Amino acid sequence: MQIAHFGQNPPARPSLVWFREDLRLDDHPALIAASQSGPICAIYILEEGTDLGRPLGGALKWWLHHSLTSLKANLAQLGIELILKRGDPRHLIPDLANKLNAGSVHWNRRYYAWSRPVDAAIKAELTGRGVQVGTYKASVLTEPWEIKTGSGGNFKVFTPFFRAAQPHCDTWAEQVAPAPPLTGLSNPEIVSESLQSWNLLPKAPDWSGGLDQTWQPGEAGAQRRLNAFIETSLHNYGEGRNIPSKPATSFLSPHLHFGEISIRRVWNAARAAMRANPALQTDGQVFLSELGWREFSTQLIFHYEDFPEESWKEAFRAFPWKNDSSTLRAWQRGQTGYPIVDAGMRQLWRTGWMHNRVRMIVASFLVKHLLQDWRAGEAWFWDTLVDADVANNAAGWQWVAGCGADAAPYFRIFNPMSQGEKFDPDGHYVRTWVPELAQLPNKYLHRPFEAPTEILRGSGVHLGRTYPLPIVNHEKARKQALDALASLKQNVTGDLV
DNA sequence: TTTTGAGTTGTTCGA
DNA sequence: GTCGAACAACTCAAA
Repeated sequence: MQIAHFGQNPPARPSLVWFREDLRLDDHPALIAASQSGPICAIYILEEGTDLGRPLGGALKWWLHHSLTSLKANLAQLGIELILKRGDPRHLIPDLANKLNAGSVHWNRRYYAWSRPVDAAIKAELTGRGVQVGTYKASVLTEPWEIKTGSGGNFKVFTPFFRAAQPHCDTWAEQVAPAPPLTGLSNPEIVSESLQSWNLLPKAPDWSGGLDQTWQPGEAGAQRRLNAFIETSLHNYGEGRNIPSKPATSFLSPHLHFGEISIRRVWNAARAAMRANPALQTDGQVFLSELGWREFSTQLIFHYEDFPEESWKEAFRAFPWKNDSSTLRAWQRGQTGYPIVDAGMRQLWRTGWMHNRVRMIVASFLVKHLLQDWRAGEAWFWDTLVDADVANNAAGWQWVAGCGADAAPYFRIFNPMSQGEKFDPDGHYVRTWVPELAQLPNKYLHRPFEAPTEILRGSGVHLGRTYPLPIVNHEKARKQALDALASLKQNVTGDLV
């Protein structure tokens, strides 16, 4: 159709596709739009600048390296080189469009407070030069401005949000589209930097062994995870997802963060399974609502620009958090003396990921038992998680801390012993990640400090030497947190009166 | 406009 | 051992 339209005219000007958090070919709206008017040039920019978002954490860098390797290979198979550049997209994108004589530039939208003005500036610059700009919804099912309450506001409670959003998700997900046929172009003026030169992989020391064993970054790995999840885990997701020793969650979070798989594909896969097998209805709905939380979190950072940096409930902004680097470090390294907490923190350190149930437990422990600022925990997760995502990370931490939207009430303080006994009753999870306790009987596995001396000795455990004594006493810490949070409330009331 | 019901994931205490 | 209530009111969303 394009050929007929252009007739004898010179060939169409090329289009530039700017890859960002959408490192895939499938269901990629920017790529589809670009492919419709001639050859394409694909670029990824490692954005570096004080006003260009947070520097990537170590685990994200590792993932990005492998994900770009995968995307580069997939594009190369189609005869297209992925151009890598480092720097400020406000200069790089117009410059590249200029060199290419591009007729249009396309990208999929992001929703960060820092990225929106950057994108707007680039768009203005390009359109001012007569270059068309196309931006698209690709990383979410609902735009943050799309789901409104009856009175036109944005939702602050998840359940009504998701009730309103779900029909939109269904409709939008039907628009899923495969990769289009593509034509590349070569331009000797445009030279890619080498991925190696970005030094994204850890060197001294190389801590990435556990990550290599756990993950396959890239589009194929994402697809594989999705298929495996739908086939083997969806049918028991509602319960299975709470058992950290079971691989019963989707493991899609890092793939979704980098956009290696389209959220529409994920949504549709669950929907299709639910249609094919009505017995999956309940479990499937639980999974869909987890995807809904992702939409909700994106919506929050869009409407509250300082959400990643400040407690959403203002009463918490004056909270006297403890700033204790030694307990923070014990938490980070999995040396708190509470096995379920330590297991989670060590799984995170080794694999770049932690089971969601355990994320709640360790977060509650840092914020409520240790009374440390949720932002200290958020920062650690940012540096260590392969799925670190500004919106999801901040929303999760604020939810646990009690200062976020629709947050846990302040009196909900996870008991690390009973949580361990409830969700890791056989101790598989703790024994995997805290091997020095492996010989303890189940009865004491989650509370080794209560074990009789002869049991400890028989299990080869010497508290304080082979495994730490608890860094805080649960009952005392709990009371302290309740008092602190209650006083916070009183202060606020006082301010208002 | 006012009213009403609801609100991801918990713990502890006492009957 | 099991169960319901208390925890603290408050904000949100919708009728």
